[in-house]
Amino acid sequence: MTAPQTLDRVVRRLETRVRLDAEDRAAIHALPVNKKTMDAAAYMVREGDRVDNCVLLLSGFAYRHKITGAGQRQIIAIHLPGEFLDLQNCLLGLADHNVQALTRCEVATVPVAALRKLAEDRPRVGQAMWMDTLVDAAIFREWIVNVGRRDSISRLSHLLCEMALRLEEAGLAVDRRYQLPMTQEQLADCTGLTPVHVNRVLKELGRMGLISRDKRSVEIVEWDRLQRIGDFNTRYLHFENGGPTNLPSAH
Amino acid sequence: MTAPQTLDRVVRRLETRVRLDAEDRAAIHALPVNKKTMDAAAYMVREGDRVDNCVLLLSGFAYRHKITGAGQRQIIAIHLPGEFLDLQNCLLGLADHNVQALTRCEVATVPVAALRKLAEDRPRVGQAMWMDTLVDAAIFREWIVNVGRRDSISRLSHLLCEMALRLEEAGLAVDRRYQLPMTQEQLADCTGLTPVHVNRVLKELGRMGLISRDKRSVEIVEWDRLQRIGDFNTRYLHFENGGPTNLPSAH
DNA sequence: TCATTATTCTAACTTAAGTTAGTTACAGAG
DNA sequence: CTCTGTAACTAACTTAAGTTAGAATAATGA
Repeated sequence: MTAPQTLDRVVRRLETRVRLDAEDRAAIHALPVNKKTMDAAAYMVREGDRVDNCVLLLSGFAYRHKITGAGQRQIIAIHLPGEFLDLQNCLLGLADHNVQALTRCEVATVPVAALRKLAEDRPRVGQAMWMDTLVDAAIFREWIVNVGRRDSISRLSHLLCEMALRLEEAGLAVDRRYQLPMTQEQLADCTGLTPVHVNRVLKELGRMGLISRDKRSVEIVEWDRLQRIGDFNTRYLHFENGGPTNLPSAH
Repeated sequence: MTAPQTLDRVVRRLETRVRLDAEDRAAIHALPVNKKTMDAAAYMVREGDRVDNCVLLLSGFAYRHKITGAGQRQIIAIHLPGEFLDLQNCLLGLADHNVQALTRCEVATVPVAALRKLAEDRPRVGQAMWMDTLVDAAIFREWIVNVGRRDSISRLSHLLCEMALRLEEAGLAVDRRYQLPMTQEQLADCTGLTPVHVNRVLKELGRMGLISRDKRSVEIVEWDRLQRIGDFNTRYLHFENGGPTNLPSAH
């Protein structure tokens, strides 16, 4: 039930946003968590559900999405290990979108009531969680721009840049190489394109020598050019410390 | 300096999300506010700015937007009178997008430090502000879907439905009629379309008898059909009370 | 191991929306 | 009342991305 190392991750994550004291940390560690494993493609939350558990992603990837009336899927966010999944949904009652496992995942669930109480008893912790959701929102905003105003090459380049930096920040990538456990269809649903066109663009990015791929592994060969083509600027990711530093001109 | 009626609006808004007690209300009223008027098109915040004042919109409309490297603008949100403008930007330090007046506006600015302190001293108030930003985020998500996966007729219909409900909720529209102080170019920047195409679609919606327009005033003639075409569902707006009730089947 | 199912990749063709280049209609300034 | 600028509107043409359909290549599982 209680899993100290699990919640250490939460403490570390929140501490990057707000300075916490011993009591704050203790209160976090006192949270009742419930660990479990979920298969790839398992739903963690469905649109319309009443959400009374907040999910923390311990390992594996997850994604948020909505399905339109015409049956088209739009992916709204990709989540990496270590991230909170439901701070977005859980305070507002009914979920307005789906959250689904992208790969097999280990998760820890925390009752919403306990989180609300934590936010009330320990306002610093509440503020840190708030900021966490604000960074999510900043990424949503950038995605609106990506999908609304950039062409297909830029959109995909931008997404690949974002994933590179977030994964490096999470310690899951080095030297612009990473595993991206997504199909081309899922990439299409992130970027508002069709799978066929994603394939064309991905090949083109390879042909241009910007990236190199093998199965699900991605290497960004020419970071500077990809960043330029993707119109990518780190600001919206709000890295506290300036972000991953081993990247050339990740300004 | 102190403007009781101004902050009443904040209290009312926050109370729709979380129950506040007398002390909570008093703490809000004690906030140091600074009222001023801004001309249409004036910038409230610019991308890259350090934000140390949070803006509350008292009257008039405002919008958030980003400009791509290629100079294309994408509007990310429209804000109505009574809404907080900078809870998104102000806790994260540097603004990652622009906030601009759409019309002449009256605003009240509050120092971020005072808001942080309020959130810390009065956790319920903090939670209510947090929830306010979560509703913003829910709208961002829906906009990703709108721009990513719906065709031009749906996109504009969806936007017109959203504005109708939010304006009714704010008491600024009745019987599906409202003033929308936006040019077709701005509508294009909301929907990821070109002004030319927005014009075509707007005319088409008129021809189909779904809406009727005159200058900046919009009337939704056939709510049910427009809602269906726009693939519009209220859920993402998270109205606490079920939302404006005088609309037929606004489910 | 073979069969099945997902995923990647391609080509040929179509279309929704963009582009360019205007005209028309207002609204505010002087 | 005319000038000026912005916004609305239109037509003709172009293009980026979608569609359809199928082959090649992994994975997965019985």
